[in-house]
Amino acid sequence: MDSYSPFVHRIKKLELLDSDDFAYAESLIKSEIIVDAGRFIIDAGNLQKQIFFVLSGWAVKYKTLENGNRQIVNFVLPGDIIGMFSPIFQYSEHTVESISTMKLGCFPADQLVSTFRDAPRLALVLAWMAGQDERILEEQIVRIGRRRSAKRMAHLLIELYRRLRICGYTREQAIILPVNQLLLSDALGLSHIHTHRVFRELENHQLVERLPGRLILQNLAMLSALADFDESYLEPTSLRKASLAL
Amino acid sequence: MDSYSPFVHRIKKLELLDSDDFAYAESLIKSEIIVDAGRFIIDAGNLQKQIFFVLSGWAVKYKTLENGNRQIVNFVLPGDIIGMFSPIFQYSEHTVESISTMKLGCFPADQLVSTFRDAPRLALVLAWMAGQDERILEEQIVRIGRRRSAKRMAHLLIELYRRLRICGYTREQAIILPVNQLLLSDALGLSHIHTHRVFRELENHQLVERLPGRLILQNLAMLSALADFDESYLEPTSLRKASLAL
DNA sequence: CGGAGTTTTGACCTATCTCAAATGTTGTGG
DNA sequence: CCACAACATTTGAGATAGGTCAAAACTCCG
Repeated sequence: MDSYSPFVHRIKKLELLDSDDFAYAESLIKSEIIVDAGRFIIDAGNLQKQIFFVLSGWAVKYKTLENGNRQIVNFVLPGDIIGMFSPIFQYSEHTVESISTMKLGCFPADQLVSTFRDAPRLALVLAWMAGQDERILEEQIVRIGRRRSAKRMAHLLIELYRRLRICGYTREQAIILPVNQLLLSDALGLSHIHTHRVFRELENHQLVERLPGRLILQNLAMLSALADFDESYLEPTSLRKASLAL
Repeated sequence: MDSYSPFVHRIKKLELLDSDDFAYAESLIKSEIIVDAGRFIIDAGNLQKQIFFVLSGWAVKYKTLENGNRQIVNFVLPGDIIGMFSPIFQYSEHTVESISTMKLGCFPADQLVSTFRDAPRLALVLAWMAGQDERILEEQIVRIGRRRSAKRMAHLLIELYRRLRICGYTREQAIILPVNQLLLSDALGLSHIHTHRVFRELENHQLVERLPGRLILQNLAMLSALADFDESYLEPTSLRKASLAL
């Protein structure tokens, strides 16, 4: 299945899986579905029966507050897995909602455990992906807790760019994202109005540009410098193999 | 070993492990160490050879910025595991530093994988703990991104109380924590001066109290109401068993 | 007693928020 | 192909939460 390329890109740098592993992985996928923008893929408080591999498209993972505000916890991009912990928890704490058309590979949540038993190398890769997710959450905490709005925004945009990059997207100095200012503000913990002003500032410095429905990073070098971006937390070769008896 | 009680408390509600499992778990611990306050347990950028079970004492997990500021990502309490992902990653992205004397149970990072193979129920519990960690990180993002200082602080304090509670601590309406204002401010993403003002405000309303080196929650009900605290993300019985073939 | 770390204070500054309204944009049905 | 609704962006003005600076006071140890 060619559409698995984001995963292939992401994983091949680990130099861990052979073609048998890939075959096994593909056999796990029982079906693929197409989802429109604006659909709930995981809904907070619900039992989740599927795990989804994101083959294409974007989503956001967020929590909604008592007062209706929301905070986006992370973006979900091609090559990510949605609901990896769902076999373990009775219900989800957050909501995952598509922000573009998506193609998802599904497999039943109750087979994750057997995968861990039967395909240890594959399990290891899944655990590594969960660990990367956790690193990204931690960086989001730092970003929101200790960076001022302009750096905060620049930092997030670069993270998204790098993550797409790793999965084989964004050839040129560009990210193409269906992200509007509301989404950005909910991810950054800012009001949408301030988000707009900050974004405008980046635009005025020719760092970013915006076309209808998409967002381009024009000057990645300057943006990275502005954001003090240190990519180590996204390192696609960070898997530790030496100590693993496989 | 009696000192494992925080883990026993935390896990027994899952009603998953039998005494064999517990015996196996204890056999994994090769040694215990005592660590003073102010020591690095995990240092960012280093290879990590051990996984630690926190038997007593407190630590903070944080990242340091270019400008020297830091952001605490999570508190580490008895019943938590430090470095669960270390067998998987070459080096750590964050630092874990003790903030009180701690007792830690150690086991070699390279045995985690074999544990997953040989003790599936145990592995499941570990995965559940990793999932809880992730939920807590997500809540920290929401707290910092979308709550104003007073609610933010109240929310964090209650989280800490609840987490201790689950592990068998804090009988009375009280938390006892070696947390000073600097630590709090680095966890909340506030300046230490503002943290002081906010804390004082809570004190004036008789919600919290402070004795040298420790911090007491006096009126948990009002504090919870103020913080809009919803404990579901800490639910100690959230494990999903039905679909697990074990 | 001295020094390091922590807490407290006050004054002032500014980043960010809120409110409210105008302006654009996009997709839909007639 | 227009008109309208729904949604997204933009603007300005005024309010405020929270930051910064600098210094004093307190606490804890050795």
